[in-house]
Amino acid sequence: MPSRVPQERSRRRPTRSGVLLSEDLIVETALRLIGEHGPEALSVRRLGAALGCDPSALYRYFHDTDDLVLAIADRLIGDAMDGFEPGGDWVASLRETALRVRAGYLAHPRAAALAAHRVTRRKNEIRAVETGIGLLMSAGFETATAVRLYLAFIDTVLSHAATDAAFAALPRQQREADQRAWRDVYQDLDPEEFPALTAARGALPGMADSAFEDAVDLLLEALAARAPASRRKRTDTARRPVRPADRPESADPADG
Amino acid sequence: MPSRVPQERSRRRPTRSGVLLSEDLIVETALRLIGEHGPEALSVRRLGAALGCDPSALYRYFHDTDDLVLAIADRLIGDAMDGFEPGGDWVASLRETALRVRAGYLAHPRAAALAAHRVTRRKNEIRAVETGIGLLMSAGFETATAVRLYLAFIDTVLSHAATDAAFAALPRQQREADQRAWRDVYQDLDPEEFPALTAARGALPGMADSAFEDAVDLLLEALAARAPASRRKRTDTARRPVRPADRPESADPADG
DNA sequence: CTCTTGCGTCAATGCTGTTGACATAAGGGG
DNA sequence: CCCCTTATGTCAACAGCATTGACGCAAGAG
Repeated sequence: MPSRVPQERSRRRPTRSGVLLSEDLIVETALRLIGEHGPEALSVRRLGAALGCDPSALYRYFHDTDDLVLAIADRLIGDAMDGFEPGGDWVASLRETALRVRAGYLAHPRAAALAAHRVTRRKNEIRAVETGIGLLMSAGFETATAVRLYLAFIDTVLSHAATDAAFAALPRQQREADQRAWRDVYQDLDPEEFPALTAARGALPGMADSAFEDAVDLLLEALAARAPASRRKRTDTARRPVRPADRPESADPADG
Repeated sequence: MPSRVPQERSRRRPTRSGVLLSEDLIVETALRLIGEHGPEALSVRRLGAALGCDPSALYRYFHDTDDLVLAIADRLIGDAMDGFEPGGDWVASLRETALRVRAGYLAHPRAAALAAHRVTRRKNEIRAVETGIGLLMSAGFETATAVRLYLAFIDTVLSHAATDAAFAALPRQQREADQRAWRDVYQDLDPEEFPALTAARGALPGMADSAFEDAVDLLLEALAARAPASRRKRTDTARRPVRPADRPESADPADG
């Protein structure tokens, strides 16, 4: 079977039930399906039924289900970062990125659980990586360092967001049981064996909260401390955080 | 069908091929299967074949496959932290905790990926929390702060480890495609639209690596900077908590 | 020795992703 | 305007998945 996934479609044909398929429509329907009935509700057959087409029609739009999952993941990124413009303060911009990603994941917790750990290699992700690395380069980090630190940053953000989303996707009963555990199970321990827990008894219910913001703030503190350039707000460059030509220091051999 | 999973078995019968089934044997065989033939090799049918019994016999021991996965994960936790003793250097101890957790997860990625976002309130976890909070309190943090910061630390460790495990648990094809993406797709971009990515072109394949150690180190740096007690180096421990900003790769020889 | 019943086995159900063959209509070329 | 190419929706089939009800053997109690 030759290339079932063409890029442009001129000869669009309505399905038996009258629907005009499109990549966007499929992704949106998949998101709705997952949101309503959980990630395990996403199957080619069910998606076909929800769209009103034969399941195999989807293979005209996506190479396989993984391809579809990546499209969903990229859509989440796009929605989360929609309208974001990096400002002059790179720390503040990274912080907003983190908060946006988390909010976007929490808006579709069950889809996020499916998509969180993938590299989508699609346009929305590429744009986000461009912005993030650009921010770190504007902070004065040398390119290779900027790449490594961006990876540490975005992986922390993504994996924390995934954790929060996975928790939010739990059925209410189980979620509340998890929270209660910190009150109940951990409150009645032998002080001899568990001195620290006993001393911290009153603060333990806080373990049920999300550590997302604390973790991000700690990470940004460390990044700011390592940054060559001052973290001071820049007055001039509002839109483009960095251009290859006028980066503060370093001659870059990679630039032809 | 009444309770297919009794706790004690007195009437054990050998399988057609002569094997005496047990919960432990099943868990061990499952781990061996995953280790030898990759994460996707774990299915009820294959496990039955590897054990020399009918697949359905497993349902006498585990309620369903998820139950089996949890049993596997429970063993992982115990194995990972087995023999750990916190030392005098709280930063080094937290660092070792992080590395142990990650190693334990990576040893059996599929089980880890499935169980990572769940909190087992079992003995091993309780001991780990006790140790961790105790370490932060020994650093001079006030108890409530110690609890919050420990949460930020352990959540970062767990969610990063989950990310790494999820990646390792991907089918080989998808895993390699994800890695290739940083080489291929990200190499051929419009320099006008993506200046930072273009400048960082040569360093992008590094995005396929794990950010685990970088993230943990950044977090520990921030914790050390916030610690009330002096973070001056202790004479007895060799491991330095803070690493230089631009180390090439983690080639850390064994401790002692 | 007999009887109960735990437990391994068999067969069947209804999912899943995927694909090769087929039918049909869209839309460009003459 | 009509024909022809071919993109695209449909159908049927395959292999593999988890799960379960019925069945029967044999282990161990009495």
